Amino acid sequence: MNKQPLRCRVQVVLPIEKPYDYLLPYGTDGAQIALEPGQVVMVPVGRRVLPGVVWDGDADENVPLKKLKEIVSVSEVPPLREELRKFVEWVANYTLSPQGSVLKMALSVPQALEDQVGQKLYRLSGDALSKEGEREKTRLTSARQKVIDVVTNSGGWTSADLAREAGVSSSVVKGLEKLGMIESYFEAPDFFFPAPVSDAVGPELSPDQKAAADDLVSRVQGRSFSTVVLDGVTGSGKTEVYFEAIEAALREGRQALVLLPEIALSSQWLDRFKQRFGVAPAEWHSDLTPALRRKTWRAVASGKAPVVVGARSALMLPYSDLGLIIVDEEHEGSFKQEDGVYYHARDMAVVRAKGCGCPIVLASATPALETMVNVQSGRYERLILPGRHGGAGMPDVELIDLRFDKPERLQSGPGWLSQALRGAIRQTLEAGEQAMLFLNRRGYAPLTLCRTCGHRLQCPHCTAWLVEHRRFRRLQCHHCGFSAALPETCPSCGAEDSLVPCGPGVERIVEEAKLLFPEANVALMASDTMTSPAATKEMVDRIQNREVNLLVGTQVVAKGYHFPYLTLVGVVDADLGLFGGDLRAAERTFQLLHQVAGRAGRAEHKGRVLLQTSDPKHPVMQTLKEGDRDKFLEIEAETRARGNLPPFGRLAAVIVSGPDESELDNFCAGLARSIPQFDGAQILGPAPAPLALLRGKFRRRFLIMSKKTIAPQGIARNWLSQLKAPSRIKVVVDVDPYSFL
DNA sequence: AGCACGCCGACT
DNA sequence: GTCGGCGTGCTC
Repeated sequence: MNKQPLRCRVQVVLPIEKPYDYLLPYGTDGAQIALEPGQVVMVPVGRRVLPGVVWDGDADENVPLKKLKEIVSVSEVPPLREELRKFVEWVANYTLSPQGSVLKMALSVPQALEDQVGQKLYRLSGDALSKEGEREKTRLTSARQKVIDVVTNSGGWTSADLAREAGVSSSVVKGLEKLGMIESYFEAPDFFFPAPVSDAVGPELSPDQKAAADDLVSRVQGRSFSTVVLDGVTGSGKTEVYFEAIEAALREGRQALVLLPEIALSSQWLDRFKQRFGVAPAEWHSDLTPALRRKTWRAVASGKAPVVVGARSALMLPYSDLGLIIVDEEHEGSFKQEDGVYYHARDMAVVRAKGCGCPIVLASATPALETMVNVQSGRYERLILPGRHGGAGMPDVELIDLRFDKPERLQSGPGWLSQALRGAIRQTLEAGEQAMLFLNRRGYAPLTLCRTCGHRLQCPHCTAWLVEHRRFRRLQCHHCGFSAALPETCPSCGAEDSLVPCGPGVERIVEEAKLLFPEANVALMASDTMTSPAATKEMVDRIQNREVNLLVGTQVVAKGYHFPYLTLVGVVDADLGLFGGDLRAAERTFQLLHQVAGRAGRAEHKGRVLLQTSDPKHPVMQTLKEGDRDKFLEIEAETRARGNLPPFGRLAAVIVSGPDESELDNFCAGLARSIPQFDGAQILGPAPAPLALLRGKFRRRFLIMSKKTIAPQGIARNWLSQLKAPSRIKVVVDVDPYSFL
């Protein structure tokens, strides 16, 4: 009698809730090959072959045998550890996402799984050091030295890449290979990020920094989970402190992960890392080349990437032995992913640290309210770094009441800079220092309207105004990327010369600044002027070399860059972020303005910050002026507690979208009728989502609000499972929604 | 997410 | 009469 063929569960990388069952592959001897949970396999799905992971638990014997297909191949990459499998399950459960979608983020590199048949790669040869003595004999020309330098920093170069990076011809590479200084290989698994130089001396730490660093080091050595908030103003030296913790993790032989907001992953941060550790860390972000992605993924999985720095998706990588997680700028909203799987990388990082049995550090000058509430409840601990490193005090913050100091009209149109702000800029420029004008709004004008008929230029796919970008002579939608030429006549009434820009964007502030200060060197810094790392670096260099003395920028100027000669910051519209009814509007405005303010000042000169506001009594403005962050958090906490809003209550947004508005409303009405009654929870809606029309799809939103003790996920699951959505209608749940857009 | 199956308009 | 549009539904 034949034995039943053996099956196992495989989670494939499709938006599928649970693993599918497959037959174990047959070896050459005709027997089935046993597999361990975590092994990466290729399996047939439909008529395709996709990556998947052998999952925990037994296959479902009820699935008919004839439905089962055989596993095609088993990848050479190290199996996904139980820690990561459990993490994937946890995230899927928490975010109400299909497990396969979450797994896909962890296997984000299809090429990484292929067996290596790649190109010939070069690295420093293993016995290069022993050949060092021969250096006198062999002529180590400068061209050769350049190649050695490049290859010492990181291995895994193709001949062409290596020659290009070193700026030499490929014959130099060939020559060095012949000499045995570098060697070639084919195996991607051997790719490694060099170990940081652990005896590199960091900067002298202040006693406060030293105490904080010692605390973190002992946590890393303790190899157990704890969450620490590293709380210190800009310039208090948080980075140096957590660098010590990274070094401790390396000494333990474990890996360290640093999560940064995408925008802060600047070359400045990497330069500091290189200075401290002598080598570059492994980087992980959205625009890595596929080849580097593959190499990095494999290096992380096999423990050959000691330090990984990356944006939120770096959290999903298959670390072989994670000993420390740092989340820098932990309050940043960009840690929340809002497409595909809706997750907050900071919160999930805490979960992953728990699973890894390692400490996690949340660093910020303006910790999120959630984070501070967790400190108060004792779930998180806190280390405070007082004062500014290097002696400069926090800048003076003054409020300019726009109701009394109204910006004068310019010849070209309305002005946006008050007398007080103009005077301060003049003073600063005359003193030979730098000033910055901050406005968190790209483009020239956020709204264009027709003087004749009142028509407003709107995006055809979204409920949003088109933003004029004068540099490109175009209109853009900042939500879907729609772009059109600036029309000559009103598209509605046909009137000529009738379209007028309304309100300011940074381009318009540049125009005003040039008009008011013709002698100044004005520069614009916005996300759309910094399209490449090279362009960004050039701009940062120009500012640091003082080729620019009046900088105009959006929020990109607030993050990660240090401009030592900047002594004045003017905020053009401090109230901007407060509109829109967003749950976190006040908190985000406070954080952003606090961070912008922190750009002003240096060791010798106290900085000055001027906030233009129409509501100087607002708690955000008052606490910014007083420099009292904790008072702001107190007021904000009270407001939230009163409304039973996060972090004192819980939220989940249910976003229903579809191309047909009446069908959508119909379905939403059905959902509304079946809203269940709960103690301690309520469901509001349907309301038009803030962008009622986005990318050509209509949107409605329900909001589940629950007491802290009740999980909104369960409520959403029960409620939504009662009613099946028509196929053209999509329902997504955003647990812990961050922005309400 | 793909990819095929399915049921209604313009083509050699 | 078919070729093909993309709406719908499944994938162990």
